Amino acid sequence: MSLRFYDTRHRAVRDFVPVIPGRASLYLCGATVQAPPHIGHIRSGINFDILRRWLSHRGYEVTFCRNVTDIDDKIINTAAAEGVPWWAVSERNQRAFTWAYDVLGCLPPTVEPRATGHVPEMIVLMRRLIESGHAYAAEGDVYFSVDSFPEYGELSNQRPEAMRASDDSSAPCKRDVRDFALWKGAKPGEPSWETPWGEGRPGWHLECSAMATKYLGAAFDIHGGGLDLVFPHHENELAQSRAAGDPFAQYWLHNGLLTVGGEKMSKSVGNSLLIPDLVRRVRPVELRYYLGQAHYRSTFDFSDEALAEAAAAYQRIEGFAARAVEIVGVQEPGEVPAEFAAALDDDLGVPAGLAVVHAAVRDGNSALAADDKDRAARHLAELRGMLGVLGVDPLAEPWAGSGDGSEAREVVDALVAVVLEQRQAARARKDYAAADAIRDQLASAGVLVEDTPHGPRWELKRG
RNA sequence: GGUGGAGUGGCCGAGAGGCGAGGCAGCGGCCUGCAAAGCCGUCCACACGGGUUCAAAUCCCGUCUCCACCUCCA
Repeated sequence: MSLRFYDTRHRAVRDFVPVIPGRASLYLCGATVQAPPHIGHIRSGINFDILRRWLSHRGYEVTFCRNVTDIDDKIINTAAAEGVPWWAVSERNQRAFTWAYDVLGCLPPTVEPRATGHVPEMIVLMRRLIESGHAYAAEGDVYFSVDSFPEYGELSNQRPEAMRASDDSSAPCKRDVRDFALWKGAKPGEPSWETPWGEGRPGWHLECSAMATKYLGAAFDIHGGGLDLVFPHHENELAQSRAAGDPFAQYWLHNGLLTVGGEKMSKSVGNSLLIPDLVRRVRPVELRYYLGQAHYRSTFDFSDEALAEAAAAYQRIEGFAARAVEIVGVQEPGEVPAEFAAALDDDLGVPAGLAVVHAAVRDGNSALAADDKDRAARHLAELRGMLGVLGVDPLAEPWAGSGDGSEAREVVDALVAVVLEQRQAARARKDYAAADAIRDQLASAGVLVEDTPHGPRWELKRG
């Protein structure tokens, strides 16, 4: 079976046929850097990071463009409240996003364009739209004329006349209440850029059309983002680009939202869970495993209990990898099992893929128990292949060594080895009280001892 | 009002006409001096009411509940 995705515009799963054979271009609506990221943003980042990794794994040369919206009302308001320039607010929050993506192992995008760096491209697009009769300037603003584009609503399956009228009372110069701003004329004291239609700043939607086509071409493959962006943001992007004559995105992929107690996590609702708080409770790789384990299109409800369960599940995977390395040595990532590939090909079926991961762990553990080194090594290699696609391979960057970390481990290993020799001696003379006392003392120092057919092994206690 | 989505075992979460996803927790067993880890088994669920079918968690009709978007949002 071929690679296929659920496309929001067609409301169906469609085979993936790239615009340019062998290449895949991916545009993701990234952050509006008005505040630090919460785990909903990062879930989206992880979902599309897995998509990007899978496309690469499938042999596509991936160009991944993830934008940063660095100017909007909230950024301006925050800056005013703090008495700092608008760009200080967006820089600060962009750093927080970058840190969060990094700490959770999301590969950096090929390019990460910022809205305010692309005003010339936006001017060109607006001129094309005005000249073709799809947009008009009015009192310093520039609006897209929804009426001029019959397909408006095709992405979100809405009929414009059935939609609730927005109470955009601040724009009396609009010809139609549904028209949306491509460009907002500057109000006194606001940051602004020069255009043929006056000083102002970008409307939210325009930048994505301008940047996507600049970096990926007039026609590109995949446009992604959260489900809450379908309307109006993506609808408007699609309308303005296609009205201007660009084919634009061929596939629209939207991730489900992350909820807390059944409610959408949102900056405006104020129920945001922030990355720094969570990575104090679990390791980043465990948080990534948790956020990445559900299907990307599912609504996903956060809970501390589920997070702890996911961490336990990941530790089981990690435990096999660690024990296997001790017996058969590090194996390079190998071919992924066919069932895993079939699962990922089918609209990025990560949950089904994880079932294959766990099967490899289970059979790998059996192989270790049976001292079947070849089989164990094979399972370790295929496991690493799968975990690499998911971005949670404990033996690969950035996670390698994150568990017991650093050169101090060698020192501890030598010290523990001395103590374990004494314990083995006690066991040999059947002085189990002494042996258990040693084990208890090591445990209280944070060293957990396990006896295996190959002798005792140890690891650091977590948490 | 319009447009989508969801309700699955103790918990988390897939699937989408037959063949018990997977994980976590629990229980029983094996292994172990004991433990830990691991393995095996067990726990046979699909909101409710009808219908179609040899067969429905899956399709159809109806009902209830919840969520999202239509306003800034990943």
